Formats: sequence, structure tokens, C-alpha cells
Amino acid sequence: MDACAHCAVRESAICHSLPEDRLEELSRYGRRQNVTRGQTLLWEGEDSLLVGNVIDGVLKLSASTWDGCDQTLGIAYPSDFIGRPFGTKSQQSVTALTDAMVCTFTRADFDAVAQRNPDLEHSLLQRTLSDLDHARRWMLLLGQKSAIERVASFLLEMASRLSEDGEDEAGRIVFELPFGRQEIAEVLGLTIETVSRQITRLRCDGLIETPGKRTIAILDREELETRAESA
Amino acid sequence: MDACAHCAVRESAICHSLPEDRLEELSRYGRRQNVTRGQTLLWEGEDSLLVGNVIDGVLKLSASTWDGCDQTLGIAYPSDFIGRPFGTKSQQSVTALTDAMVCTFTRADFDAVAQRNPDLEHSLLQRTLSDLDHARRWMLLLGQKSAIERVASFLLEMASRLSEDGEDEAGRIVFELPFGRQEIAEVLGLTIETVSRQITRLRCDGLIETPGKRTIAILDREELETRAESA
DNA sequence: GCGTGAACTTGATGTAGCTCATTGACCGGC
DNA sequence: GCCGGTCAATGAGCTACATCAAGTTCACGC
Repeated sequence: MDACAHCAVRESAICHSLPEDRLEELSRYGRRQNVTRGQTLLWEGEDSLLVGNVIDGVLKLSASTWDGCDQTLGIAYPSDFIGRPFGTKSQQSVTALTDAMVCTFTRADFDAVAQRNPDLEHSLLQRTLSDLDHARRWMLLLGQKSAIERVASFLLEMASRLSEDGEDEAGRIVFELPFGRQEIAEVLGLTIETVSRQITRLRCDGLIETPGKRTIAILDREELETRAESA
Repeated sequence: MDACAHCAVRESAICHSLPEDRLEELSRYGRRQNVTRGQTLLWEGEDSLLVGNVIDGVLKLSASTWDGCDQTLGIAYPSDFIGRPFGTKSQQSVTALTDAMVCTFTRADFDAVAQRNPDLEHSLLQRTLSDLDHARRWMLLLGQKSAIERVASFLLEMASRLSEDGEDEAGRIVFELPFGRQEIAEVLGLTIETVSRQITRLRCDGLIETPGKRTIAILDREELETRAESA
């Protein structure tokens, strides 16, 4: 497959570090795979047989407690890397939040190619370091922030991830969440009711609008940032 | 300095991946540094000028909210790597919990050596991947677990990290925490009072003993594991 | 001995967010 | 059209943890 050459994430996924010939090598092992919304690609605690790149769509990484509460541990967007290379069990499930397309490799294949391509490992290292930074910033949110701060932070992060163009004609930042309320709750370590109440509160205070169930329009970014930081 | 040859973490830090001659190259840039308890090596938000290996002692990674609440994001033990290589600000402070010894490099020096030594990068990648796994498991704790579950999980983790020998003659697992109560609270996202109460509760229930302020003896590991999972 | 200060414990009270229950909006099937 | 299902919003009450306020213990100096 020379699909790589025309891949939507050719320039942004870790593959970008490989020159043409090496890319060709990697591509022999890759497999493009459609995933439908709700489908789980990797299961928590099972051996991580697959790794890969997200090409399109949004997926979540999650883990759950003995009693079934789910916590979302990370969100994977196009060009993000998923799975756990180098011989370890996956500590989290990977589930599609939207219909998605991923480019997968068996872990064994990927490990072998990576060992032969330091540049690929370097890209992966860079990406893993940012993921770690990001996870730790999220720990601060989970450990210290109030419900309203969490929701405000979440909306701001989603805005920066999902609103391709800045603002619409009315100066609003509009975007479609790939999350239902329950899924937001799982990201923030809250309940669905609390999330709903905080969103209502932000709407009543005139900081946001919610034209559709999953559509958010940010009216006052500045104030929302203040709410994300202080009670 | 040929200190590397006799370094306490020669076999376990990321340096282990380097052969003698390459190690010699790296060691030219390294600087052994004593850190006293409470001293901060890297500051949140500042450019991470230093990176390095922990040789001895325990340090914490932490960040704080606008209003001064600290959250501990990770704990670094001997042979762990600290700092943020590859041109980014450090997102967290690194502070010594005990007197410690670290082997530091300027980030620029380290980056350059790493680029020339794929094996070193591979070790660092492996370590970063485990750190990420670990951080995400901690997110589950911060997002979902109750106070008693958090404290029990914490004690178990500390036991596995700090009790070199298994059990003493009485079948207890005894170890000295490098944390005061306030510091435990910062790890768990709780207040000092809540931590204290939960420890008292575990003591009253006969699962642990606290012979000294910072000394913990686990009497019933099994039951403690149960408490760490379920309410 | 006694005083001082830091670290920990304990108790009393408040409250943010959870739980449970209800209602309403939207949507697809028939 | 109506009906059933899903998802979000909202209300009432409860509970776990935070907050505030005393104690208590221990180490250290005099």
C-alpha cells in the first residue's frame, strides 16, 4: 500500500520522521481499519497486541474501577499514537467516541521497525513526553479543581482542539463535541448531573450557548478562562 | 569523571543502555549534585534547563493552582529520570522530599548526546512510557476513588517501593515514608486532616501500625488491598 | 525540670457534589 | 398520528470530605 503517501496524517503522525524508503517498509505492516462509534479497539488489562496511529475521528483511553465507574484517561485525535509498544499489557481501553479510522500494526511488527529506525523512536518519544505532560496537567485538574473549574477547563481545551477556524461572524467560538454528557463526566471525574448543572450555569451566566446537545458556542472566552482557574 | 562506573544506579538508570565508550562521552557532561530536603531543583513554568537521573533519595514532581494548592504529580526514586528533554518548558516543579543526590546535565548537552545515541533514547522512551502508564493509573485514583481507597492504595504503593526486604519476623511489612502528612495529602488530592483520619481508621481496624510519625507497618496486606479497591 | 514550635490527631460544623427520582426534548419506527 | 427509547435538565435530600478550631505528642533548647 502506498496509502501512506496520501495519508491525511502523513505530516503530523510519528511516521513523518521517516524518509520515503523507510516509510515504505513500515507501510507493509500497516493496516487501515475503520472503527465505528462505541467500538473498543483495545481492552484494559489485556495484552496490547495492536498499536497504531489515529487517522480520523476521536477515541478515548479509559480505565474503570472494580465497581464499574469509568475514568477517561486521555483523548486521541488524528495523528495521535495509540497502544503500548514494547512488551507490556495495555493499562487502558481504547474506545471510539466517533466513527474513526486508524492505521494499526501488530505490536511485534511495530517494535521491530522502531528498533531499526531511531528517528521513528525519537518522534514517538517526543509524543510520549507531551502525552505525559498533558496527563499530569489533567491530574492537577482531577486532584484540585472544583466542578465549575473542571467544566470550564474542559470546554476551553475542546475549543482549542476542535474549532478549526477562530470565531464566527458573531465573535463566538463554535464547535461540536464528540462527547455526550456522560462521556464528559467520565473525563472530568464528575457525575452527569453535575456536568449538566455546571453547563447550565455557564449558559445562564452568558458565557456559552448550547445550540444543540453536543454543540457549544463560547461567547466570553476571557471570563471562561477565569472560571477555569478560580472558583 | 569515571564516577559512572561506580554509580549506584549504573545498571538501572537509562545510562545502562550505553556501552563503556559512549558512557564516557555522556559522563563528561554530567554533574553530580547534592540536594537538601525541601530544595527545589526545577520550577513549574520555567524553562527546563536541567535534566538528569536520581542517584539517591526521593523527589516529587508537583504543580499548583492559582490559589496555592499543590498537587503532587509524580514521585522520583533512584534511577528515575527527571526534567523535560527536547525543548519545552517544564510543566512541573521538582522538589527533594529527602536529602538527595542527582546527576544532572544541561538540557542542550543531553539532547545532543541523546540524538547521537539511539539506545539511550530507547531507554528513555521505555521509561517515559511507564511513567505515562503510572500517571494514568493515578488519574483513575484521583478521579474516582474515595479517601480510604486513596490512602490504602498509597500505602501499598509505598510498601512496594520502599520495603526492600519482604516482611519482618512478625510478618509485618515495615517502611519509613519520605512524606509528612501534608505531603501525602498533596499526592492524594485530599486534605491533611482527611489523610490523618483514614490512617487512624486503618490503625483502629488493625490493618496497619504507626510506630513512628513517618513509619508504617502493614499487618494485613490482603485486607488493605481490598480497601484500596472497594469502599 | 519547663517552654516552644512543628507535626499530627480529633472534634464540630458546613457544603460541594453525589444519589435518586422526575420531567422534558428529540428522534425513529410503525 | 402515537409510542418507546435515549439523552439532557432539574429538584430534593444525603453524605463524604473540606474547613475551622482545639487539643495532643514529640523533639529540642535552656
